Amino acid sequence: MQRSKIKEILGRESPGGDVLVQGWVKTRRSSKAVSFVQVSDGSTLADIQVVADESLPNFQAVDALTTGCSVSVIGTLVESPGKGQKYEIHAKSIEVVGESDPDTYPLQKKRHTVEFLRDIAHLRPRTNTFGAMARVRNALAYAIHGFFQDKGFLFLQAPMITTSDAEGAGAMFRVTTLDLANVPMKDGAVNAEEDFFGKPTFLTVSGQLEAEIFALALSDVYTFGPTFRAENSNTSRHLAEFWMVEPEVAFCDLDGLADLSEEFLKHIFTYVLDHCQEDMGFFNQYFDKTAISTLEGIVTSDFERLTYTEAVDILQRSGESFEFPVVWGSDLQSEHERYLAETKIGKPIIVTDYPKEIKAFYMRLNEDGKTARALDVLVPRIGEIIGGSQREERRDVLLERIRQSGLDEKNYWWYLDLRSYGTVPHAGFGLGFERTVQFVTGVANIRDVIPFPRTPNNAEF
RNA sequence: UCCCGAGUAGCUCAGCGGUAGAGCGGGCGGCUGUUAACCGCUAGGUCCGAGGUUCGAAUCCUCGCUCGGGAGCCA
Repeated sequence: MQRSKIKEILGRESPGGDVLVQGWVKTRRSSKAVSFVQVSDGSTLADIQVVADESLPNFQAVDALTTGCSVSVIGTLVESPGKGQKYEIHAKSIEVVGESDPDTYPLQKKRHTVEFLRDIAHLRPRTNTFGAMARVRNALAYAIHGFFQDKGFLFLQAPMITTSDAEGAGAMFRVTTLDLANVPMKDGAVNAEEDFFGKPTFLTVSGQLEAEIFALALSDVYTFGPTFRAENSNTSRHLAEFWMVEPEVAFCDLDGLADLSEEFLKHIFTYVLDHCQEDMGFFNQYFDKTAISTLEGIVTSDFERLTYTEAVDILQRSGESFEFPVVWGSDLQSEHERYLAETKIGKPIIVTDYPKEIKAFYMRLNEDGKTARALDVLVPRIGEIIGGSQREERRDVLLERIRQSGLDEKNYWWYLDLRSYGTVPHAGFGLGFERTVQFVTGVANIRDVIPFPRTPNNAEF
């Protein structure tokens, strides 16, 4: 007999017939002659109620089932006379596949804090919260691929090991096979020539530069993969290992990129609203009462667009007393971004054209000579969810910016080559995948929207 | 890394200088087509760790560790 998923069973038009369900016991309620076993298989948030009575040869064992046991159930799908569920399974046989000692099994049939569950990350996928998170995360990933595939973008697998030692994105993890107890030295420094790649290598902080290479040949590409930052960041929005989506578009300027980012976010939010109603209802009830209404508001309204200069002006005229002063030339602080996205505008904002001094060397210089064609998409509660820019396609300007930034132009020879041979205006952005899952679900801590979070001092599991 | 706050039963917390508590969960028993079922009984603690103050410390002080909130770095 073939296994049926609970999601499929609960979605049936009518009851009837025998089914095989395999999964894990959420809870059991018993009386003398009958036992109600709630079984979950992760296909959907809902459990299915299995009704077992004394006619089962192993009723005693079934009556002793506890949270976490795994079972294989064959029975008849019938309409449930009780409240709370449409169908239930009248069991003909229940095989106890795996036991679960209730004295030591940490999950209980009650709500646990996300902090406690983080310590048992091998078991937390069995909770409603992490099941829902995994399904929403999966749907978002699918929607991201779908959006770009439908537009003819090419999915590019950027390398995770890189030799570009910096591009301003932050501290990097070193990759080495050298014996750390006996590091080869040369002239007082580590001799990287003896290392695996013959030079210092790191985990990537961005696939952008590689994506640019392919965009300048295949027009529209995107990467979607793990990204690493060795910053000692301890916040609810930072991970040392996270997933990033980076489209790169040839023959595209900043306005085109802003349009793309808005269309992109609306598409993936719409997809989740349409395909994850049950899970989103759960998050809306237990994590953020405005999760669904926020997404619905976003997909039906236009994003606000401001230049950095306009944003500074609005902040200065706001009459708010900020901890940090608002001065043209310094970056917007978290409190400023939140005021704009949460209080003043109340929806996503695309801020463009930042002072060049606070942005990376590769961002295209504006005609005013003071600002760069950069873009941040700010959303309520999370802040920056997308950061991007039009790239500097003029070789001489780019070279000057590399030198001004104190970088060694020799390391960027191929990046400069792209501007020597058939250069075109192009633009791209990076979307923090986990921040997107956070924003969509309303889950407050980024450690709870990734299966196994890596943060300073934590790489368990 | 910086600034706050918190670590007490398996979980969530109360107790804040004088014999360590509750709810939930667990075990045992009862009861009912049950719904976080319900009722009774019961077991369960290096009060985060190390020093110190005191006749006496879960409680006050110092340091450390872990977690949470905020900030910086950013996605």
